[in-house]
Amino acid sequence: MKKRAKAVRQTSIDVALNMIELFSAEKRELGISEMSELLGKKVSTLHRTATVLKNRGYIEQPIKRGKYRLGLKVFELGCVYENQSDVMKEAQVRLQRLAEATSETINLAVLDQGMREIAYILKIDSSHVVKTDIQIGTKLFAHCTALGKVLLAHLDQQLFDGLFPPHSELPTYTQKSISTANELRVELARIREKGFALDVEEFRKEVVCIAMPYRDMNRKVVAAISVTGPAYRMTPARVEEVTRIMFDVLSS
Amino acid sequence: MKKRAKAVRQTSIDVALNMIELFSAEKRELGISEMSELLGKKVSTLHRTATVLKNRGYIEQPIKRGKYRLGLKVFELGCVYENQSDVMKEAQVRLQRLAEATSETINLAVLDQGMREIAYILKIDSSHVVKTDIQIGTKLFAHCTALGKVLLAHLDQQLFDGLFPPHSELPTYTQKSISTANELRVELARIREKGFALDVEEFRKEVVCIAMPYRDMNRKVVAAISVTGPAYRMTPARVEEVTRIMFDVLSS
DNA sequence: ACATGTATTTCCATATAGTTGAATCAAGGA
DNA sequence: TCCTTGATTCAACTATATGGAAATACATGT
Repeated sequence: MKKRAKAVRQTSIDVALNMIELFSAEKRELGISEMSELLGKKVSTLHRTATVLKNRGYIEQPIKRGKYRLGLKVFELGCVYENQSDVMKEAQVRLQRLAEATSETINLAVLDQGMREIAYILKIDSSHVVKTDIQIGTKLFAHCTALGKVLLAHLDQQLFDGLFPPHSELPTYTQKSISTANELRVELARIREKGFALDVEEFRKEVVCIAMPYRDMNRKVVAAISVTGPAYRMTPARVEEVTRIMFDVLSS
Repeated sequence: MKKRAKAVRQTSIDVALNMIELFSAEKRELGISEMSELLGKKVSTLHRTATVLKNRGYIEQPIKRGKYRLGLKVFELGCVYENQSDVMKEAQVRLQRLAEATSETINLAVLDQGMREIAYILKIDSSHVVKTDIQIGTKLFAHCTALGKVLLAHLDQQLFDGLFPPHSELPTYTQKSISTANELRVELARIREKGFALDVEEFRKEVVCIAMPYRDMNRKVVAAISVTGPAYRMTPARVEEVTRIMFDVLSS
């Protein structure tokens, strides 16, 4: 095994970004020494880093000498991205129409950097009382969600092979989850043929999801769009109906 | 001239953040050499910085050797902030109620880092065809908006004095804009007394806005909430009515 | 009030990581 | 084809980030 040719060394920028990313949904507040443990850097180093980030509003320190939180700047930048994203702006209309036509939860997702996970970027809540709810910004493994499978199905084949070597195993969530790269390959072929992906309790029990590719003006698949609902409502007949609706809305 | 005592020197982190922040609403795409001019740094330096940011998903380079754009990661982090912000989560309900009761555009804003600007963080669009529209994430000078004036009115007095020295002049936008710190002081006193702020064409002609403080569980003012509409709809009588509605919704 | 423990903050010498200019490479236009 | 523009790579130089240690602040318990 060759030692990685370009041992990705930690730049000070990396440390700063790592620090920002520590503030996941779980950890809202972090102290310097806590970060020191998590990032494996000395306290004094991180203090300086934190000061820079604080001065620029990326993290906040509500009380002096207290713990740190994420800063408003991070949100502002997120908004800039949102306003600049063609996909998000244009897809919004379709989502809205699907929401009205199905009354279920509608989601839009894209492949994340590593290409093995998807990121939810838009959602419209179901009008039903019982509904599925995923927070925007969430990341999930692609292979066990309808959205993810659609996106993988339209990924460059070579890139896909690199990510999912023929005999690799995949993490599972329910009895029905796809567990090997080979199964996945078969499933993706089926999706390309049919034009949509189904997730019947593959990720969460009781949850059914139908997804289709969302294409930009060049017909390139840039995102995936889905209708999600509880299993008891999403009977086979209903699934077929929703699929028809989706074809209608997305091809217009 | 003495060399600045504590010249806030540009750390490499600062450079990276500056780069990210270049992608404002105007500039969606930027090349390395373009950034080089804007940031006053050498091309080769910025290329290295860009590579780090690209590897981490903060910026993207759609085509090899092409220009750069903001990356998805930025959006994801924005979502994390949104999910963590108590203010945003709790205020949402109130906004919704106000939207239903007034049918006008509702906004929530906070003071930004420098405390002289406000940042819009939540909005619900008016159901009317003619409506005012501000994009989330936008930043505006505090002194000429109802939201900003409310926030300044409840700012620590000492901090305020530092930001707006007695005889300083302020940028104006319309004939009715507040143009001096002294005028502002008088206006803020009035706002504290009455409990709400009014902006009648102070920022944009034809636009009227009413704002009130939004308090957390400790009664501390953490944001401001507003109802905005076109001047022709927002007659004095209507303003009074909306104000009453706002008092009702926000004190419950 | 004082002592104790824990966490943040400051300081400084040093090695490291970032900067720079020059050379190289790729793409688009004349 | 050549030429121009802009991205990318490289290696020497030096400014900068690092981590040890000490100082400071705060909370808790005695």
